[in-house]
Amino acid sequence: MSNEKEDPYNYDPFHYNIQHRTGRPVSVFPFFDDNNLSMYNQQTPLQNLQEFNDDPSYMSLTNCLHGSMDHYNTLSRALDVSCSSSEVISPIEDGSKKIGAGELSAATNENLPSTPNSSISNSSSNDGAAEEDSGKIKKDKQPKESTTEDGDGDAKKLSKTKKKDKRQKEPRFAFLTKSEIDHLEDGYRWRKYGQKAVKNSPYPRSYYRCTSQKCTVKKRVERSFQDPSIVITTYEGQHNHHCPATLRGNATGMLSPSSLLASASIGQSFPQDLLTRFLPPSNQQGNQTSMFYHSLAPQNQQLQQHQLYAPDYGLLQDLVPSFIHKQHP
DNA sequence: CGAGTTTGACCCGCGC
DNA sequence: GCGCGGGTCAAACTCG
Repeated sequence: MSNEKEDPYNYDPFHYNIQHRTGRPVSVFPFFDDNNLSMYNQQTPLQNLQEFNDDPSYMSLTNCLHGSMDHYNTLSRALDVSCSSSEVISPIEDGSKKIGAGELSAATNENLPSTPNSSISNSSSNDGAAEEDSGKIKKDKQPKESTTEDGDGDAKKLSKTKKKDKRQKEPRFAFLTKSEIDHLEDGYRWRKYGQKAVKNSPYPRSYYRCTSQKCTVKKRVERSFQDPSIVITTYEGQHNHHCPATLRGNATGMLSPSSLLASASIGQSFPQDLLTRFLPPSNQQGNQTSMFYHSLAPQNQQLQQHQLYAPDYGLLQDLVPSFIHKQHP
């Protein structure tokens, strides 16, 4: 890979890629090199950054954070969702749209909500969302068991509709990770519940659920067909529990010496620092830090480089670059 | 034996 | 209305 020679954590990622497909601009965050950057330009013409900035439908992260506590909390929850993971993150309101391998630009565009506030307010209750979703899962099963009953048909449709509505309100955050392995350690335990072939991609998409009881967080993992070295991980929902890896110092225990070294070399990792800077004190609860260390130090050492992008909103586009500059001058 | 994975079937939304 | 694609289910299977 062209950038393997570079120190991934000192890599200068300050590229912007503003794309259009549905008429709305999108920012794609630091990609790996110009080749890869152009990769994402192939599907749609590159649009002017100014156009992005001029678009009133967009809210920069800076504005997001400073504009209102709702937005601030959204990001906080967003970060909490991944419990670590990595790089950037941004809420996706439309649960029916997805980050498709090779369809990143499309997904980022389509996921742009017209009213960011709606997703924020709707996901304001972590526990509430979890409870709703646990109920949703039950409903998911019920229809199948009672498909022969006509009377349940409407209820089934209703519940499905409800489920869909709720799913759409789940915040979703996508990560781009340059890695040879698909399923990266992030401190949580996941159970794979499905795998689907992705249209226009030779790489399948895997579906995972958090194995913790009553936790309905899901994630999708797929590989970009345009750059197979990139793994796209999309988190959906919010963990209603602590990271298993952080309990009783397990995070450290799970790390091999080499990975600890990696952590050390990372120093103040971007996401971790991002957390400490962005999250209000109430959200900086222990697990965040260790989880980041964990996620950034995969035991297999195959992880080569984390990258991040905001799949919608254009969030972080203002703040992240300057932030990274500070971390990696 | 329990936890996790695989995989075909099913359901639903959406576009044509 | 129909077909396609995404998302989920669940039985069968694997693994430790």
